Amino acid sequence: MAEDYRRTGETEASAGKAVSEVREDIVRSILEQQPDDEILYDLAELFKVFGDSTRIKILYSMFENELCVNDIAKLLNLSQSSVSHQLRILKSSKLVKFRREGKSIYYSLDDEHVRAIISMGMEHVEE
Amino acid sequence: MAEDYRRTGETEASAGKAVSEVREDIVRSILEQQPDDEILYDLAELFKVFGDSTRIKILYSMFENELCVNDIAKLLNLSQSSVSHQLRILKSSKLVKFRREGKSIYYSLDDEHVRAIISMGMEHVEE
DNA sequence: TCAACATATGTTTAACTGTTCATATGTATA
DNA sequence: TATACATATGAACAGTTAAACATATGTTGA
Repeated sequence: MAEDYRRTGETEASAGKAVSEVREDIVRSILEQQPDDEILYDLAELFKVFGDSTRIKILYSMFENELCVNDIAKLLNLSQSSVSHQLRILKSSKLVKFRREGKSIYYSLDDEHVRAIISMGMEHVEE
Repeated sequence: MAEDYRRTGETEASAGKAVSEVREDIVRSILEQQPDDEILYDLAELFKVFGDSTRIKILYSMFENELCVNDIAKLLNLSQSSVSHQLRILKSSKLVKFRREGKSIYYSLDDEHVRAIISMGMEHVEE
């Protein structure tokens, strides 16, 4: 699009170029601005964690409360094993934190990003 | 935990109850607040779409520009077919919109939620 | 130290998903 | 209207993943 190279101040330089060349320029400049593949890979991995209904339910149940494994299992009618496996994934993605109290381990959302991401997604879904 | 039922305003009612009963109350009140399963399912489905590195790359490449299928394929070194398949998924999730111009079809992000969700995720990843 | 409870982990299996290849549809122009 | 270009779609295959089951680890209190 015209806008793009105008923004880069290359109006004159682009003026004499063929349309295909101009598009190549755009493509090249996007490529330069694009974050490293590794970061985009990590980003996808992050969303993948949110992309399972069991994990979303678990995350949502902790939206305003900390809960122990058993609570979650009862709440969502899941096996203890299943919950534990999912919590492991949530832990390693830094989406939840936990603390021990006696025999129980209480899990909660790790930071505000988690809440923010879920909220944003919710807005999109509820449209 | 005390904090939790205090927050729900049940301090007095809970005062005489056994710890296990109190937890059951908490679990029950969370269940009531939890959005319907269907909505949480849709939410997970939404994040699932973000949860693939190819799709994230495609979305990111459109962060500030509209692009046609061929541009994206060249830019990301992907087959035309692969890009087209992914765009179909992005379309049906309402993450991208498109317009036709001659033989080409230009795709762009559908709304600000998409940018917001990606940005939030990015912040989390970059920590 | 031994039950009993709470949580974690390893393994297997069934279901899902992204890519590729082949082909179809749609659009413009000579 | 025939040809080339741009995009979409269908089917098959390979890799991934969540759940279930069995079992292990960790913690408390008698």
